[in-house]
Amino acid sequence: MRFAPVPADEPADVLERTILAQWREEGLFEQTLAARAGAPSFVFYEGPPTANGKPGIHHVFARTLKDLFCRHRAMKGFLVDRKAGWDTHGLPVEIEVEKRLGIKGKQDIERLGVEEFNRLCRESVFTYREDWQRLSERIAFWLDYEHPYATYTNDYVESVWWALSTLYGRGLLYRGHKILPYCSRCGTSLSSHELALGYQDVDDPSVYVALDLGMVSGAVVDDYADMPGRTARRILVWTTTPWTLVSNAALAVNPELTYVELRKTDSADTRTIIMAESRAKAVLGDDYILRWTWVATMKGADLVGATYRRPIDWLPYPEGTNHEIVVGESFVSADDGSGVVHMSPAFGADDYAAGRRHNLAFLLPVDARGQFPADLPLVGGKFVKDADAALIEELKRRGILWKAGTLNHSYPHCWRCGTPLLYYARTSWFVRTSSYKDEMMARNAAVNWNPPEMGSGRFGEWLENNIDWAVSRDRYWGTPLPVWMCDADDEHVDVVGSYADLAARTGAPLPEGFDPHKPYVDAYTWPCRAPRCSGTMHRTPEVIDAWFDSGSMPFAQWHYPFENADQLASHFPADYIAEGQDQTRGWFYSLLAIATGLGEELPNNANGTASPYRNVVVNSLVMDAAGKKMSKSLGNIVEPWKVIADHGVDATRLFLVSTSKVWEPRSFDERQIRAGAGRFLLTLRNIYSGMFARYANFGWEPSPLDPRVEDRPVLDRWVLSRLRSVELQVDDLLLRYDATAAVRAIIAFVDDDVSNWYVRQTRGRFYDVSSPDNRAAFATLHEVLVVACRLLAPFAPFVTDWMHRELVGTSVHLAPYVRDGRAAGDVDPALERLMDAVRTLATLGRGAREQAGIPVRQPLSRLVCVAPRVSDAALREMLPVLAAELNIKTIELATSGDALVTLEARPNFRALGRKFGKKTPLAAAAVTAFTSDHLRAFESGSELLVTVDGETHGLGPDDLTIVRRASGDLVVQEEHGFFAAIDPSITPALKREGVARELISRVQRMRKDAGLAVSDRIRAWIAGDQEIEDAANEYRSHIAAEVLAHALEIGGSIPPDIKTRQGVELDGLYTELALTRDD
RNA sequence: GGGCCUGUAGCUCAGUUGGUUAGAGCGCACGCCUGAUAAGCGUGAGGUCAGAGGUUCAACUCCUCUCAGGCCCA
Repeated sequence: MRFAPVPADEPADVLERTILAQWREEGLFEQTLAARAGAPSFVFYEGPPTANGKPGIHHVFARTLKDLFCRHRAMKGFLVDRKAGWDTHGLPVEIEVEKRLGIKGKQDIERLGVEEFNRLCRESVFTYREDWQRLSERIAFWLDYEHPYATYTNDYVESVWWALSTLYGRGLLYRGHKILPYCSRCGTSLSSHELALGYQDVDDPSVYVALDLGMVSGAVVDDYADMPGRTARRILVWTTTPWTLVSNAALAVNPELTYVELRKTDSADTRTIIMAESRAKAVLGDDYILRWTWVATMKGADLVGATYRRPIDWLPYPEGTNHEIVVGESFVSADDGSGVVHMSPAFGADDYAAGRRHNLAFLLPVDARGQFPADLPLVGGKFVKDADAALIEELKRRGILWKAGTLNHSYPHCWRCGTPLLYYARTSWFVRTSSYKDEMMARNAAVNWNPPEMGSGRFGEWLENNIDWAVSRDRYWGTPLPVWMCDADDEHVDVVGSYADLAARTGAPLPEGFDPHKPYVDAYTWPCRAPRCSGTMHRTPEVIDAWFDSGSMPFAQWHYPFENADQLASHFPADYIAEGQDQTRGWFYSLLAIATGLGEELPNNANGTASPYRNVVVNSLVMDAAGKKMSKSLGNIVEPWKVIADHGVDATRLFLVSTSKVWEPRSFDERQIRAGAGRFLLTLRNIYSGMFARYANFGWEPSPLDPRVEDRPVLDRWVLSRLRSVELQVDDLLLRYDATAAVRAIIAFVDDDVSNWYVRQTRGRFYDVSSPDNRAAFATLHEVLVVACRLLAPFAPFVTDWMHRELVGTSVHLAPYVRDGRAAGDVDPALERLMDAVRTLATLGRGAREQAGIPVRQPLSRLVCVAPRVSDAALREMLPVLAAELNIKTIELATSGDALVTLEARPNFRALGRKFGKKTPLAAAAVTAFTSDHLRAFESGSELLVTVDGETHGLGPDDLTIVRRASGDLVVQEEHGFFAAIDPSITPALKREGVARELISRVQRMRKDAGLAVSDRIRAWIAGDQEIEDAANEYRSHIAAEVLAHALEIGGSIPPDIKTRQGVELDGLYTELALTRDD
């Protein structure tokens, strides 16, 4: 068999596995790379997954997207060598190991020993690697899994060290503070992940204090005469952590909010109080208007710069800092409190950030156990939370307590020991990203984001508000921070940039099997080289954020700068990356922050607008069938292997990409796979197996005998023009990273143009090798299928490869995506428009038949039609196609002169709007009112005038559209200026022809029921009413040919031994049909 | 609380710079075909374009607010 049919009796899963095995055997991926050796590169970066936990269906989606653009570019002729990678460090790995060991928290780890713990982490990293690799291969995500990078390897870590030391050398790595949730009992800060485990509802103090203002809007506030040392205006401040008032440095208001100043009515105390207007009711009571008098209203911005007196003044402020001022901050809300927030930079993230912005005093009067220093009055040596009561008393004593109550709210506690956490400034290492924020934004602006708003909106906003990147982590399993500090003076710092560098510092070569991880690396020390310093350099204990690892992959995957400078030069920056939108602050950021920080230390990176990636496709989540997020607790996780087994990878990939724009969340509904992608693949297979292969196998194969395209029938030329249009359109869409629109265009073409129109109209030409234009039909459909396979290959890589090999003998993945112009021929837009018109007329004609109740089987004599914007001459050539489709003898094109046609005018609002403005509706009404005669005259050149509001305007052809309508006795359907009108009268001759077709149809059905092969010859009998026999006689040879009858007996009696026989009623007439095989 | 996105037929989605009657597939109903047949095809029903204001001669489209959903960040 020249063209094998697609095996139909086995699930897609089986066929796909067979193809996979073949790919593996042939080394097809390697072949595709070898075929592009020396070609220009298309650089793809694999965002390394953490091989910790099994891949889910959303990974199938993300990996399909990664793969399909790489596949497309490879077929386009680029060299797309893509390295697999694994993210192997970080908290997720540690937690996985903790779980397995049944331990939790840093104390348990220290007890077990860091050496053992990290050994287990290293082992655990690849627990799921096999799962990932197997699934990735199964879904045809082509990557170089033979030479992957892994972030824990010595080479990788050394490159990351190089990056960190380079940043240090550029003054971009520094030690500072970071506010972290901290457990004072366990002596450790917690990750956000741990934080989420320990929220509890508790009662906390809710305290308002009224603080004296010293200066507002540059004017000194009057003293309050009745109370010495106090002023006449106060500002109301709220806090739930009174213990932080000890370290108060500033107040914050929201510049956008409205604040109100009030004085108590009928009170001896004439001092005023300022708070957010919208909080007055909540703070002062619903009826506060009765008891308080309005004094002034102001914006928060008016308060910025005001000075006040702090509540507790035990601690001196450091020199050169700002304190006791009001600052403006957008994070201040009017949802609770007074709209004025107390700032204590050591004890809150917002406070700390504001502190840095405004150079606020930084007071940290709390030790690692969460206690105040012993020498403080009242609270010395107390755990801070236990000091609240005493502090409230003190506030009262000072006359500044406004109100004290309790608030029940959700507050984080240590998930291990239940101690309330403190937000606490911890020493941390930072990359000074804020110093090159503008450059990051400039580079980001050069990135082609899909969707664009992800870059300008979400990511752009994030960059706009960039703060320094805290890269250190108080953990164990990660790239160790290559920073050594002197134990005598922590200003003496060495940052090591390579292993050779480390060896040089210690003065001895590194041992065989050197491991840069904790705890081994911590053992390396050396004498401090600072002048007159006798200290010893010890490594700072932290490891780094695993995002710094993955953000270093462009160079670290090549062990740059220690080797492979040439590889990096040709693989930086990336042309394309694709990840989920949750990576905005993850990988998208770390890549940009590191590449920008390193600047010209990386190749092709000096230009201030070069981004580490040129094109990004952001994909969204995959929801369950009901649109809910998938989660283990809901039990609605979709298992990818099950989906693949049921539907195959081709259908799954097609479904995921085609169902909605890739950055919009999609619901994963298996019924939709079957109904959409599955059905489409079935149609494609039917065209190939059921039509092309089945009949081509009777003797056609590509040869020089096939007629040239220009000599083929119009349908062939049309479908080839459409093919070329779609080919160019899909390629363009993929070049612009719109996978959804691309795949939809292919699906629409195959379903609608090929299956629904071309194949259906052309069927007769396939059946018989000797029929006219038979070769043209096969050559055309062959070309269509070959190109359709190529266009679909990035989306459905399996079945397209199978078919492509049958069609031309080679893998589709080695084929070019777009044919060269000469081989493909040109698009013929006029022809495509024309066929559109014909198809519209066919629809209308069918509608008219439906309306008249006459089946297509019954021939009719006449159809009159109109198709606007198509030349009559061209349309006339297409009429045979239309006539065949509608089974109508003659088709006429109506002209304006026809009595059958009346003309109507439709206003063109766009044109009229420009001319008439507000009077457009009147002009439109006037246009609609033109009579047929007016319009005929207009068509033959005379002027058309409308008078609106006394003004007369001449109309041009653009101002209106003339529509022809049918009138008279015909059955009419019309739409958008097209109409088709059938003459429903059935003459006796037409009736006989209809009967003949009916007889053919019945006999064919009998053949099928009798189990005859399509090529079997028969002997047939027709005997019944005279009218039927007359019709049969008239069309005897036609009937005989259609049903493959050697002999056709009409009339008389049917021999009784003929088994296959049937009585039939046609419109009240009776006949008996019989047939037998006759070879 | 902030940022971004989404809301169009029972379901999944199109809808170009505002401009004639808002489209498609699936599903449904009815029918055709019986040489793609555990296939192929047609016709039809079904929509106050989430809601409320506004701009405009004209709004699914632009603006504001509200509601609902998603993601990220607080």
